[in-house]
Amino acid sequence: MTATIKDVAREAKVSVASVSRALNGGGGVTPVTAQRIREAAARLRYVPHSAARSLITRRTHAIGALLPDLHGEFFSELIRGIDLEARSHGLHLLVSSSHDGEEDAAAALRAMQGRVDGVVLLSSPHVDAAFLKANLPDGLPIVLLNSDVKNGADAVLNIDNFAGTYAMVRHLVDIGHQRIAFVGGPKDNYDARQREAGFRAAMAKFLPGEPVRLLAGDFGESSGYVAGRELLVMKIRPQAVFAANDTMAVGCLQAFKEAGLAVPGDVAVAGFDDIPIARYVTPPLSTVRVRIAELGKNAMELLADLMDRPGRSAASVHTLGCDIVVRESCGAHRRGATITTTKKIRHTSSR
Amino acid sequence: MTATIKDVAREAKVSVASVSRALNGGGGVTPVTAQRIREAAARLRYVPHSAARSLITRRTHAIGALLPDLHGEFFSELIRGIDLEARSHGLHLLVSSSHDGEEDAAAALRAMQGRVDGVVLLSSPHVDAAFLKANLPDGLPIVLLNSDVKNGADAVLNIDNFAGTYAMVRHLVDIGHQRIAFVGGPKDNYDARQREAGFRAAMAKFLPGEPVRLLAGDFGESSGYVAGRELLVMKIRPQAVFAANDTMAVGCLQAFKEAGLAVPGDVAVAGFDDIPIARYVTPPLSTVRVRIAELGKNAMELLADLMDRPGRSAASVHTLGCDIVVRESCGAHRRGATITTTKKIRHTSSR
DNA sequence: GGCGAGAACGTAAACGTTTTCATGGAAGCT
DNA sequence: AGCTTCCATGAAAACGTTTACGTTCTCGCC
Repeated sequence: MTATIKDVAREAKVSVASVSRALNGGGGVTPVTAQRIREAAARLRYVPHSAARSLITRRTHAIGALLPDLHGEFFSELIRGIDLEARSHGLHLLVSSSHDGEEDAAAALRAMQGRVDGVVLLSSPHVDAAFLKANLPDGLPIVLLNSDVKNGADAVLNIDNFAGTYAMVRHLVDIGHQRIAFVGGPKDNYDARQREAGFRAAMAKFLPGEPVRLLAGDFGESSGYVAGRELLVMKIRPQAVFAANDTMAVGCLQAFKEAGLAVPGDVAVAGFDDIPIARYVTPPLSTVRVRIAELGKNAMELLADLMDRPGRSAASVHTLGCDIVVRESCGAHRRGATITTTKKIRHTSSR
Repeated sequence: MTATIKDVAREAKVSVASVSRALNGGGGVTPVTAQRIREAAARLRYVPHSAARSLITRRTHAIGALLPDLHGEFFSELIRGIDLEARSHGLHLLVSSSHDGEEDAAAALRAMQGRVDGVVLLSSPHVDAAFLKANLPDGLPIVLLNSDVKNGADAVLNIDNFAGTYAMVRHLVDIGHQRIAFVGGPKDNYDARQREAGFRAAMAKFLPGEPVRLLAGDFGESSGYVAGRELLVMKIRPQAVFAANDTMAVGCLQAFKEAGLAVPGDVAVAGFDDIPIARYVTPPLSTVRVRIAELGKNAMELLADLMDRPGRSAASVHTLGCDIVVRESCGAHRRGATITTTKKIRHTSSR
């Protein structure tokens, strides 16, 4: 049906080897014959059979992206970043998303076996060293996103949750807040734990005397709402609430609105993520922005590096900084200011 | 390095042919030997080399999704729908997104040549019959999303923009609005054109005497804002504004808010898409919901059908209905009501 | 003019499957 | 018992590349 390298060879009156050489640019073929071969190939609309090629070269020129059950902006921006960068490397992108169970993710990872030259994996709680060991064909380069460092992976890339939270607390303190409460995320979530750690560290640093006010949350809007209501009944109400993500912050806003509390007049609110909605709620939400597409791009760059390097390269850990986005909900003087906590990707360690 | 079918054959003391038969379940092998082979395979962690397999079977067990430069919810939900359905068919998903130019999309389509068994293509303005003819390896099944019908593609699946707009206009009329303005989208956008057509048809039907008030827009928020300001200076102000998408409706809201106009008291507003933000603006936006994940799922189902059928199957056109979501911005009596314009996927024509 | 070096090109093996065809043996039937 | 039939199994071809290796050809140099 479709033309093969043999057809091109016949058409150009050379051997298949010369066709391969001419088209892959390896040299060892006269410019004039190379030209003849290229013309023949074009005439026949020849496209190399990628399966045949990967059978012998043992390269698929594809990478896999394995993602948990994500929604919305985060998912799309991450894919966009990865895809763009992958394309610039001439790589295809195999996506497998919406995994929740451990077994589900394991199956997806195994299914990619042999179809990809590398993997970008956004970790869920159950992805740990043991999981990877069991399901990862060894030798397959992998970049872990937002994961605990002690995994045995080749490279790990994290959002700098700690620095982001830290910087936001500093800002809240700067503009005069002292009694600051924090609404945490799921216990098994890596981001959530890091954000809480950042909060604790910042409080200890800037407001050593203050008690650490922690409320439970699960990253869902209703858990933010519940947390908001809890704050309402406290005898001494905090002056500011910092939610571990925007969704919960929106829930808080809702609770305060219902109770007739003015934001930021009566209580300030801040979130984390800068989801699109953050700009549109009333008042607009101050938050910590994560440059997600850049995260994806960086992950892909790391993976490309790993794939180029022949042997097992050294494991490395990288961090991508966040931006503080000051809108109205935190009661700042300046409006629309953006403060970058870390300018570029930071190379934390490499051994 | 990794085990091949030969290793398994040696381990199980049979020929490679028997291994292939046993593992692919084709029959022609005794239960007891099959068991022995399966055990040997498991022991060696054998995974078939997919390139070698596709070389001979001429099937890749992958499908491609080709998407223009999309953002946010639409992108992620669509991929989710396609991915979930693809997985249930045992197919992998190759994603290529963020194309804007025609040449860009053409290159991506050609790059998928031989790597996929079928394609889901969300069309951009430049994707037409000629484009497909030129860049699509013939015989490759393809499902077109949101595309003009006269393409020579195997199957086309559209959002029922027409019915959605029509139903929303009917609702606006039902609750008492008469002077209704419409903010259109880009001229070269298929969805935008269909929505405008639906608006015209509904107006002609329900309010035959009324003039058709059309404002230009480009689906961007600022174009909605501009349209809103235009409305403000009209001598006879419309009672309702129906924007061709939510983003523009949000822009309108902003313009009205600045001008001190009450929504829906002074003017009602409605949008299209039900983007996540729609619930959070003040007042919450009435809109037409598109079930995007379902769109992706249906597209994948159609594609799977096409791939199963051996010969060129008949071209067909399908439509997926929308839901009217009544919130506060349109001034309805009921709150939070949802009206489905078309229950299930509708099979419009098949030849 | 003979010789050697190096480049251009061809031959064939190899990659890991699936599948067709041949072969052998067991079982069923008369 | 002899024949046929059927089924499990094995051998080998085929899929379309890349690449190691050999061969030939050209050219420069003595």
